[in-house]
Amino acid sequence: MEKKSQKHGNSVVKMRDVAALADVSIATVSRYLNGNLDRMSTETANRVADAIDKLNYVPNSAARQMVKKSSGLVAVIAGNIDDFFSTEMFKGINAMLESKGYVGVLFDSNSDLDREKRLMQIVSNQIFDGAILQPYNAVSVIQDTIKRPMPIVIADREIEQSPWPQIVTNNYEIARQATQYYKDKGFKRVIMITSSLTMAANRRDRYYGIQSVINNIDVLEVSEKSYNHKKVLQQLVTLINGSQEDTLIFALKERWLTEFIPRLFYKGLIDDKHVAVTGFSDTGTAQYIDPKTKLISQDPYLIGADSGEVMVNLLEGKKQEPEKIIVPAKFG
Amino acid sequence: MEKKSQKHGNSVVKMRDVAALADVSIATVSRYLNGNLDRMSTETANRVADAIDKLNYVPNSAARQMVKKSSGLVAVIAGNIDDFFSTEMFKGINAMLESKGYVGVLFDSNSDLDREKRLMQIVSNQIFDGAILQPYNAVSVIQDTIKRPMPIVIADREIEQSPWPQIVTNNYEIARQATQYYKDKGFKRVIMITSSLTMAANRRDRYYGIQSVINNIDVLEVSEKSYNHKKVLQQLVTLINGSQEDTLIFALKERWLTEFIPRLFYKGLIDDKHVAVTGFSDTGTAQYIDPKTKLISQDPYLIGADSGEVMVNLLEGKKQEPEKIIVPAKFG
DNA sequence: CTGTTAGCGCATTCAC
DNA sequence: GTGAATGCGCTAACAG
Repeated sequence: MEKKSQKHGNSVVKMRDVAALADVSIATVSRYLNGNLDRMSTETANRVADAIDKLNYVPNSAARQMVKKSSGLVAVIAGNIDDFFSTEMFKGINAMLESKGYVGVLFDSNSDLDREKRLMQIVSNQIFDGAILQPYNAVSVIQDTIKRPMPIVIADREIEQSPWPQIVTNNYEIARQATQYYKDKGFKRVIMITSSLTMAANRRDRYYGIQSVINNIDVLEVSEKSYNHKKVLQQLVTLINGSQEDTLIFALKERWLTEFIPRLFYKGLIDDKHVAVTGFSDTGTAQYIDPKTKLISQDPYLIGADSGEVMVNLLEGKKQEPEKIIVPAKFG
Repeated sequence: MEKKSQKHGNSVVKMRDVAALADVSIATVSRYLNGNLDRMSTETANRVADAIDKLNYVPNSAARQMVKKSSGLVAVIAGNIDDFFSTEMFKGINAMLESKGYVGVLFDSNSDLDREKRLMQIVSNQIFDGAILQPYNAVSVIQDTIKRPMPIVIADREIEQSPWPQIVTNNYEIARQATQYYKDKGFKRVIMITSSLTMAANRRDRYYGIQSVINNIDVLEVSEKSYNHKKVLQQLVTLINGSQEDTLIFALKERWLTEFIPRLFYKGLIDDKHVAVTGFSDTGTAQYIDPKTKLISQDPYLIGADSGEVMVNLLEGKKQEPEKIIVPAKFG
């Protein structure tokens, strides 16, 4: 009485078929599959193995997960997967997770509050064992959205009053440090290039870090999604020429370095004496524009690895304070 | 007899709790959850809704999936999530999937054959309804690895004798076309910069495309994972100066454009008359090095969207030939 | 060492 | 309109 019209995606052969062919009980097959070989004669183990092979049996994970209450899958909701930071962080997360038998899967919130919320909903409705977030939304929103109690780790984007562990960069400190370096060289003014996103914690901290050293800051906001390259370039030139002070161009994001600096450099506007450039650069690509440029590099991979480790601790029930781990960035 | 030490990740409240509170049977709750409201008085529907809300009930997706044999999740195994192409393609996939009620999750094979295989295994052992692959492995490997019958779509990386639908770029044609443009302008020689990966289909097709127009090709292989920037730059300079012919530098990947070209450009080595530059560029960032440069741009988003659409067709049982869809790239 | 059995939480006939 | 009962495929005692 086989249903012929089963939806694509089911293997028809199940444990009892394997058991039958191997002439054992399904319990034995289950044991075999779960690695309890010590409670089994090598001989039967082989028979089971053969049967599995012959029938091309693949376990139904939904059934298994229903009783084990675990899928081994950890959801990662990243801010923007076009961003090297996010993807590199994901690689770090996975390296850690996989060493412990878990697997990370990546979702892309696209830096969109609503979308992030939707994804959190989906994740909390699915069979993920935990979630690592690089969140835009606030604590209260996250709490309201993820109803099912599950381990959560916050990565990169610091949030206030987080009930969950956080792994972040020392944004304030490193921005301060870089700015100080240039101040010591005589720079007295900063043009800060940033995305037009609202004052996310990261951006804010960086801003304050700069400001703690040099107060004279012009902010150039560029819309992440759509902007006129030529126009922004022009604005930048105007800003640069708008003051006699030695000026430091400070990009809060690598993208602005690679997109705007080569032209300025080529035009001779950047000479490292009256106009210098620095910024956050994670890929190292910006370095190739001019090898002499000193940049701030974060360590997204390490941030990911740490997040992964914290998640594993949570999953394995080890004590894990809702602490804040700071992964320092480097300037130089 | 509640187990207190349940692993983190279970919501304790289940359908029968909701049913009890709403004073209905679990069947009714189930119907409510599945949208069968027509078979229910508005009054009871409200009671159920209230109960769900009050108890903060969230359905157990593993249980549901076990009986429905569907999770609504589609796995996407991308070649390298550091690559704009992969991530943009994923965005396209998701746009399509989500419009049909599915959700895509991203895995990163890291351009590693074994890792890709492991991921395919994991995916086929989990509850994904289908898989979209940007594969390195050959058909036979994929078939051996993904044992469970499930819808599969191949994106971007063409494979021979594919039993599955493929969505790819016109690599050969567009490379030919771009080369022709420069040949018409008098260029007689090509320096091709490429990753040192084995002759993947994409790379091969692009190479043949160039070759069909200009036969004099120097290939500069750069290891994707680790290479000495300075040294490669030097090699490039040497190659350029190694011939009197007007030379076209052709980068098969945007990365090589953004990493090496700015320096060459700054050094005055690229003048568009004796030495010109072109290549595959998906992000458009390379454009900013020199606005006059003509580049080849693929449409990863569209490739993704098409892949997503094909996948949905497969999932919904619509007839879908194992055809090859070609999404043309643009030069200019 | 191996088999029997009782759920896991939900969707779905089939009755009423 | 609603409920009772059955089974999805598998794991984990509990026996033997």
